[in-house]
Amino acid sequence: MKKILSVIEGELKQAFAACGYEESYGKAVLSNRPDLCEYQCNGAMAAAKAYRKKPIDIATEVVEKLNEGRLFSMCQAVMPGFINLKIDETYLAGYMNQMAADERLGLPAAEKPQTIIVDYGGANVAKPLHVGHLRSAVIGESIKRMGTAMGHHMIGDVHLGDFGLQMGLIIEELRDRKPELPYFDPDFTGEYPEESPFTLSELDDIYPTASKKSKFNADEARAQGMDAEEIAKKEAYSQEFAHRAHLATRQLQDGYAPYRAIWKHIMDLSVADLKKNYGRLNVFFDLWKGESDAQPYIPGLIQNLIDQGLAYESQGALVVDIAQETDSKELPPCIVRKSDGAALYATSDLGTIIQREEDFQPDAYIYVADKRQELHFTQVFRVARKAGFVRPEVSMRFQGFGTMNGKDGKPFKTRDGGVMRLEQLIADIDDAVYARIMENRTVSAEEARETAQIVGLAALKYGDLSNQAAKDYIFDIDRFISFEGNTGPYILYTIVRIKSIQNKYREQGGVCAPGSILAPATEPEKALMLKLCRYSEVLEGAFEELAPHKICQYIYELSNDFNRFYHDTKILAEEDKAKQASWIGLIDLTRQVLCACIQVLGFEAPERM
RNA sequence: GAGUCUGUAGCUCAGCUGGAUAGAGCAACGGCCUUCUAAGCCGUGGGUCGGGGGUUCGAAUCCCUUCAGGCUCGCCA
Repeated sequence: MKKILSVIEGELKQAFAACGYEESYGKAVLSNRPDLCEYQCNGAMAAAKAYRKKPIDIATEVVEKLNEGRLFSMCQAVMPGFINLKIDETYLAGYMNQMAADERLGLPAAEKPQTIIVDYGGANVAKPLHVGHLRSAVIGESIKRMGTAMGHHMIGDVHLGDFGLQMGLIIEELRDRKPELPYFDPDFTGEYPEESPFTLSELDDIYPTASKKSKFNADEARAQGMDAEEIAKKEAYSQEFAHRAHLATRQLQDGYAPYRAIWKHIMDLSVADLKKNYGRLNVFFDLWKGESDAQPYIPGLIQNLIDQGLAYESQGALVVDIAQETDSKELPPCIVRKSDGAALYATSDLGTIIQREEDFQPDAYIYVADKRQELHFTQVFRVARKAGFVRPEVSMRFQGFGTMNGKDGKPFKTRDGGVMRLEQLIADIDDAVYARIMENRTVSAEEARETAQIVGLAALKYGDLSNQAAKDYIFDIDRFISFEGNTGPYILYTIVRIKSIQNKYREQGGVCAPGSILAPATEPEKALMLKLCRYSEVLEGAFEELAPHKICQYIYELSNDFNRFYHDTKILAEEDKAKQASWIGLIDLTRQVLCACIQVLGFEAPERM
């Protein structure tokens, strides 16, 4: 099915061509003066200079070639040279029926489906998810779902931080706690136990303890009045502990069997827990790869870079130049091996790319990470291209996101200034929504709980996604739980209203028949239809720009249009059955479009609220 | 210092590949429930689009400059 914009442009281009003008001037856009028209074309003004004619004359000529009737109920040339268009009501109804009859609601499937890897999430093993992980998960998931909706083969990879210093810290803390374990006996030759020597809740405690140990703050302790001897002792221990942790990390990366065995236990527990938590956010990854998986590729890729003459020694490290003439500033080279011989972030990301090329040969990569990592990804992308790890035609995009700030405009923190766990944030929102439901509705506490989870997730995700990804935004819990205006709950409420009418209609014995939508009789009804028409165009644009907020904007407008129509039209009381069936068909299409959009955004609607 | 992003109503944000009168929501004020969920709808007030130049028939949008803030700038991830 063709986009409504393409249909309009088709007509316009023909008309421009028929008048002897370049057809590219026949570009249609949504009207910015809804009081005058629905769509408009500004091409006549653009063409005026090239053809040395008055814009209004061109517009008038073109309008004469456009025949009113089939597609347009009105086409006018207006000073200084606008072409104003209104869509024919019967045509519009036909378009609605086509959308309703199409499983994809008129969304054209990608002509050449691509395989696209979306790298998002970025969770660290053995560290709890916190609000900083929220945006990556929520935005990345939405981008992945947009691509799926467009007909692409999207592969989401959580890309775990599973091979960093936190592993060494945990190993050393475990040694302090349980030195008797066989992993710490260098003479042990038997098989290491199948089950983990620690539980998930122990693990939850082990990492923070170890992390604290490794960075003892002498100044702070002094300020708190700790005596000098104690401080010296703690500081020495902290340094020794940190040193051990680094060593253990290095040994783990080198494949030291006992630590690999501990690592495996940590992974098993932590990944299961992460899956559960991401699941609560309605975020699902196809791949659970991590830095450790890139490890085997690293020696080869470094050798490759050296052999190609791309990597060279600089200040003891191995680096690759990535500067280009077009750069407005000289970019620093990409370090692929530290002076101590260890690999680092960029190396592991390059290894991951090589692995992905082997496994999937993707047509495109999309990385969703904090915008502060932009330079890092620029470096990685350039090295990957320069070295030929990816084909030149493969697109590599970085979608950075901004910080989630509190009401004070500073990074979001708990009341006591700590990092808030994602679980806590979700629980807070659920509680607030629950309280609101119990306030003025008479549903069972159990149902209210379930509904609160669904609505809470929508509030949280919509609140995030309705902002431009790249910008910082203010997370104001009070605003989210007020449920008014441009919020997730408002969208859900609209869907619930539609479902409610449909249920009552069915109870009355009504049937929703295909092709029943008639030409709109009122202004709100037509406005609703016109908005529905834009579904494909919006989704396509949002995916192109990796901009979920455009979908939010659209469904907010669609909901407004529906609610206006709702107040204007008494559907169930309508005597004229054909009219009533038409409206039922129209609101069903509205529901389907809204649901398709929130599906892409990554949340769902309840039955009642 | 260099680079980069941001600055739009009291607050939170759209609009930025140039188009007609700069839009929402919140907050304020005033209406609308015996009729499909009032978590809704309708209306009123509220703006030097950070400032200054320029390009253009036309600029919140493009260019230059300036102010304010954020972020980044080879061995953290």
